[in-house]
Amino acid sequence: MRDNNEMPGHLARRFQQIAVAVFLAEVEEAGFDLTPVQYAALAAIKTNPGIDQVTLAGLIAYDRTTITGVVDRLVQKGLLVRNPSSRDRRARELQITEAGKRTLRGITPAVEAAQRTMLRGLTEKEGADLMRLLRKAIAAGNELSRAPLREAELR
Amino acid sequence: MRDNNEMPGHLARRFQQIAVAVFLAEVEEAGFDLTPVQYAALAAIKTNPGIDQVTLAGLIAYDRTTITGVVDRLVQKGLLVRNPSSRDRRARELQITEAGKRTLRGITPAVEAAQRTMLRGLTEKEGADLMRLLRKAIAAGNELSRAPLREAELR
DNA sequence: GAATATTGCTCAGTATGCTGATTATCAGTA
DNA sequence: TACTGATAATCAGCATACTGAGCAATATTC
Repeated sequence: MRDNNEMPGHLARRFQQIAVAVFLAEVEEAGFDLTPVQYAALAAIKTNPGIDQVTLAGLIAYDRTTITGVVDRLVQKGLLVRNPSSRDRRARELQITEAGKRTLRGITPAVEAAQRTMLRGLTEKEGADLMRLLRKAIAAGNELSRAPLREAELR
Repeated sequence: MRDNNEMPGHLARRFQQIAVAVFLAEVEEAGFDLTPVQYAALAAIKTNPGIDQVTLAGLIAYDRTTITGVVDRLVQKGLLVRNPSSRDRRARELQITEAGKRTLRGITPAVEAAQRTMLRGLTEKEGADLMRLLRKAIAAGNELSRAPLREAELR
């Protein structure tokens, strides 16, 4: 049997595990209570006001059934509002609130610090290489997961 | 705000997401029903018969509270047995069953295929580079997660 | 325009992964 | 030996992720 350290799947799990722990630690230290997933959703909604949940899920590669709970919790925290769409009564339009914008602004330095901490064992060039290789592997495997990344479409 | 593609945390999540999907697809196609986490636990127990749950968790970097459920499900499937330790009545000794060994043998080609599929967008050298950089980043961040990798100790 | 297919969202169920607490046991020491 | 601290396992609770199903609404096709 191959050693775990030779298994990309194992390494993927470990790196993600560390990345989440680092994110949560930096964010908590900055006085915020937001998960990586919640942060990505909030940032995407700020950039795309009025986006519906399916499009949001595609933008950040979340499963459509996961996004429901994530949005629930962001609404619960008062960082988002979720309103029925006027154009399509099936859809919900997501808008960031003022509190959401304040949270995003305040949390950004901690998020940036977390990204650096995740790569702290690597040189600048190694970090860039790692990201480049991850992007390439992800692009090739995008369609293999149930929640592939999707470009936003104009409506 | 930095683009998601420049965030190691986002890339880590995406790569892990694809890795799990690929693993499950290859394993199901081979006629087995085992998650990546269950596979790693089963393989580690085969290599270390009689291991206790905390040591197992350290070997594969699982949280101690997660391992309980994973072992539960492997026992449920008849691939493991969990017996009280004679040396330490707090601990449980884990042993792989014959069915567990058969499953491991049968599933190995699918697991190997999955590892290749995860890297299918990369050249041989790029895949090796990616694994090397992940190992280095993980080594530097090992202690940052609640479930760091731990060497097994002789008892 | 009616039948059909598709889409947006939600839900129930399952599996990680974590925080923090509890229980039983063990190990070291006063 | 009694006390203290540490340890193995489990539990309750919460947050991703996924499968598969269902409902309501929209889009397509005949």
